Amino acid sequence: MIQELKNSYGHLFETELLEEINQVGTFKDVPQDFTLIEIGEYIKSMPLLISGAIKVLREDHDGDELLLYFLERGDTCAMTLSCCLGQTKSKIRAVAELDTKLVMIPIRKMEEWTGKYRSWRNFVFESYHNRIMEMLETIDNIAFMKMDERLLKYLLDKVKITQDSIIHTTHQEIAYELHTSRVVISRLLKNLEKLGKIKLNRNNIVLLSS
Amino acid sequence: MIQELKNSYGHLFETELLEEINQVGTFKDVPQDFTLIEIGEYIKSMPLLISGAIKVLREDHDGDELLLYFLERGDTCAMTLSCCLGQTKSKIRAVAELDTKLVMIPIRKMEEWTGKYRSWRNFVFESYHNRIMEMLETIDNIAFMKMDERLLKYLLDKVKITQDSIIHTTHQEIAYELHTSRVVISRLLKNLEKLGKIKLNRNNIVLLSS
DNA sequence: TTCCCATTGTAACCTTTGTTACAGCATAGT
DNA sequence: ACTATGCTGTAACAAAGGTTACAATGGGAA
Repeated sequence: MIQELKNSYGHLFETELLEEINQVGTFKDVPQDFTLIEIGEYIKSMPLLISGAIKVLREDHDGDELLLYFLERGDTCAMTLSCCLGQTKSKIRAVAELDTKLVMIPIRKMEEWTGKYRSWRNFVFESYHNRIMEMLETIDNIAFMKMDERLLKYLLDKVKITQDSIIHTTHQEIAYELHTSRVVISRLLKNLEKLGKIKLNRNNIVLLSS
Repeated sequence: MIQELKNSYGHLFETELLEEINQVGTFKDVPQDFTLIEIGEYIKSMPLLISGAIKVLREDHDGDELLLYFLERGDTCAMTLSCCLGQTKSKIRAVAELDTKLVMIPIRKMEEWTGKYRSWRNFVFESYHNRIMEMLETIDNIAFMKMDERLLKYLLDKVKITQDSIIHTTHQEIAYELHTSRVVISRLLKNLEKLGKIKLNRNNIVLLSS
């Protein structure tokens, strides 16, 4: 039994299920910025996150992106789940935000376990619940907040996910994920700096705790 | 056995489950504009739609609204499901868009059936799937589309749901649901009329098929 | 060192959306 | 018929966000 699996999922699943996961699952290490799932791909297995973080992105018809949410340890991709069951193509892109460890579970097993293990069922329901709540929050952000507020929230989220108050990214990168233009981001970041909330450097932004 | 139940769910559930639903469910008729679920309420039962339509709305801290999606025959409210399992307060408002018939299922039964009936489990998963797809579409609308496109889509959706090419509503009403102001809606509607897509009247808008 | 290129800063301008104000009109109730 | 009220149309203006253009800078590659 891989210890990390136990650490992340031991409190959720009974030993028998953990053993099964250990046996049928494929353990994977993916580096930062690795694309795990691409839009339009068929999905043949479902990921359980052990460590690291994954960002989930939506794309419009022009190829412009929008960050939906992050997944962390103990999470799974409900969108994938959903696509597996429906046998449809992925509607999202999933990219490693950090170096990430995960176990891939074949679809077949997933369905089997749904009937067999109560804890698995609960996990799946809880995952759906969490993802729906995240999507509601995303909708709140884009529908109710202005770009400067969204930007600040984005920076706070990044710091939380990476556990690092220095955000290693470019203005262009941020613009993609918030679905706006680089100039707008530069303008708003400059304002945030004037307000003393951040310090701007080349290729990184420092979030000031004040 | 209530015939309408069989019509709407007969192809999904086995006879035994239908019988159970028929016995423990409470059948309800609600008139148009009736509020079924209010934000912050605890939820004690789960609705299955038999006929009519329900609109699901999100609200921000200022009380401003945003339409998320519609539910129709054969749908259930995944948000409710989610709240039931998590024992949390409702994050959304549900309002009858038309006169609507539904069956209310007690939470207790819901959980029992999840273990007992495969068809119920599949229904629940499918409902989550559908709702996630609807929310993705909502995100696309607000993130990627301009207000005039969103407005046109809104009108098309209304016509589809109500099966009536005359939309009985006011500009103010539309403004609430799209989270903008009445003046903006009046302006954009006037443009759509100039483009020959609609005909504006007092208290109603006619969608022209052309 | 020198050059190149990605990144950032900034100005000027445009479009879209939001706000305020007010007039005209239809309809229901008196 | 008269009035109050809600609905719609429109103008004028403000604010937010998007676009284009270009300069400055820093760091890596040759």
